[in-house]
Amino acid sequence: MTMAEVNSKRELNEIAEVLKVMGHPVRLRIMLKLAERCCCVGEIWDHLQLPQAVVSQHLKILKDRGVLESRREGARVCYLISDSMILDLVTTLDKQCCITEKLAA
Amino acid sequence: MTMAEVNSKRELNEIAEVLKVMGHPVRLRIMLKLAERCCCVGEIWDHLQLPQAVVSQHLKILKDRGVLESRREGARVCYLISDSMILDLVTTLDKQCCITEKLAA
DNA sequence: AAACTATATATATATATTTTCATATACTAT
DNA sequence: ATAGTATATGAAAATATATATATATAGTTT
Repeated sequence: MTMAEVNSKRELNEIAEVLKVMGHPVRLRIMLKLAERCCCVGEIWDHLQLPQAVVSQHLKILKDRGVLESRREGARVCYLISDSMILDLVTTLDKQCCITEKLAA
Repeated sequence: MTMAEVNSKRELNEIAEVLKVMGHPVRLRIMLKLAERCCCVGEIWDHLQLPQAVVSQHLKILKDRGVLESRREGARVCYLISDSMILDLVTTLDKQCCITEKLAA
């Protein structure tokens, strides 16, 4: 196997990881919300109507896999999608499947 | 919760399921291959260079979750992506991340 | 019907994920 | 420094997933 093959296989694995980590209802909703604008944790669990610990744990998972970043702003911690490829992916997914649109309806 | 909300939440869950099931390197490669054209099982495992049982098991998972269909054609069984939304999704994903392109390089 | 090819399923084991609840840490305001 | 608010982490139990190997089924050809 050439080096190019090794690299492209690694990329494929990484993309699979991204899909997998977003393949959870709570995490998908977090990603959709953050694709719109960055939010602090409180806003997110307020929006999702879920216990704080649940949201924090999912945020940690998303952050560990590299699809989210966090920035402390005083007392709050804001989360955002920093990678433009992932942001595009979520945006396209949302458009193609009309997820946010349907949730709002 | 209104009926519309219930339905859109169900759809969101379904989309999360689709992402999750595709969030595995082997299954992602199967989907990419089948987005190009439908294939029988032998072609797939030949292409992926994996044991037959491994491929069959992943195909079953994909079929159970409704992202693939199969059709017997004589001795062979062909798999295909029947849902156009999912086909679009895979195609877009591939384009945006240049997966197939990189794998071919 | 026997031999062959193609595909599917079963089972066991290992590993990972989800969920819940309790607790800990980090800042802010007084 | 203390109280209050915001967020993160830990641990345990339940559940799901992955992987390997063996075996079974379905169709084809002779």
